[in-house]
Amino acid sequence: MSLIFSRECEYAIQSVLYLALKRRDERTSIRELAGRLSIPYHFLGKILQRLTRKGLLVSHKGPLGGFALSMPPEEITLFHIVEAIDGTAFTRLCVLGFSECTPERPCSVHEYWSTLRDNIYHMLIRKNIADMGRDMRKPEYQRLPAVKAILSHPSPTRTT
Amino acid sequence: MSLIFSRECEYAIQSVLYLALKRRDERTSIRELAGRLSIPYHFLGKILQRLTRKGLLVSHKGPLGGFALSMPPEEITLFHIVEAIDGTAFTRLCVLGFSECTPERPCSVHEYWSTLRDNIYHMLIRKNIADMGRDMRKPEYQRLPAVKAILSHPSPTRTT
DNA sequence: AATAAATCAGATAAAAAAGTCCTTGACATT
DNA sequence: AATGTCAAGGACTTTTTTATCTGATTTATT
Repeated sequence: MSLIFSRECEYAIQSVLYLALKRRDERTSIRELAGRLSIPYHFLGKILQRLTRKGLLVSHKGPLGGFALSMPPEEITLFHIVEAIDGTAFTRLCVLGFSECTPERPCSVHEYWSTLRDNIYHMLIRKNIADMGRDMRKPEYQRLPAVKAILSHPSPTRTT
Repeated sequence: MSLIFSRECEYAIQSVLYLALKRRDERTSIRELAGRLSIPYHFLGKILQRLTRKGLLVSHKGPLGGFALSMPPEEITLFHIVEAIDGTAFTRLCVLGFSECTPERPCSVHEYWSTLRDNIYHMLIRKNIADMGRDMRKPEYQRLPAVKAILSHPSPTRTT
């Protein structure tokens, strides 16, 4: 079916968002993230690893280890995450798959979509993780299971 | 990487567009379409089959057989094609994959995207194939290989 | 030093998407 | 009636994405 982000990327965004709602110095384990956000444990491990290698997260081994944001959440945009996981091909590729379609020589169909594509792009670079986290604290969202999971972060649940 | 449409759907749109630039009563073979649009022959066969079953195309067997639009291109929208191939899940699913996210209980991130989603949806139902075909006839697009392929439709080339 | 909790790394498996092959039946043309 | 060209349809293969498993390494705690 498709739809803008890969599953991997969705998981990445959800995870970074989760980390953004914690104190910067607090470390969060894969176990906790996977449990809270219902993401497969080992799959998530790889994703966090990638985000770490890309410099978005820092990781610490050993007991009391885990992951944390490598920078203030205000500085992390959705685009950073998407870029790290899915890449930026979507800013270039023709939505209809005409391989010959380039920005210099767009096909007509491409044009219909360029505005939308720009909207998407700007939304990605405009929205930082801190803003998004703030919005998720609004009372009308707190009853949402996944958000509650992010907002309350007590003892981790087991997965695998 | 993802990005809105499946490959299958892209091929479907390209094909319908191609058919829309021909006379209604003209039949086009899989061979011609596959050759012109560089789509794998057998894969395209299946796609055209699906479009036929969904009522967007009519098919005719035997020599002189082939496919044609089942209705005037003015009546076919991008949405019809997307609906037939990829389905309409994208109008409902949360972009970030929060499974608990529904129109009644959107997550905050979902909200950022609802406008875009609407834009996409409206563009899909607004744009009919006849319009798109007309645009592709504009001189500035005619030098584009794929468009040339669609605009000139002489003797078919062989594939597989 | 031993233990346990965590990430790291690589191999494998399962599922989904994309693509291929092959046989059948329709049907114009000869 | 025979032939060749076409779509229909099902089974299969390949590739990509998603997910799992297993073992190693790091490190805080006892």
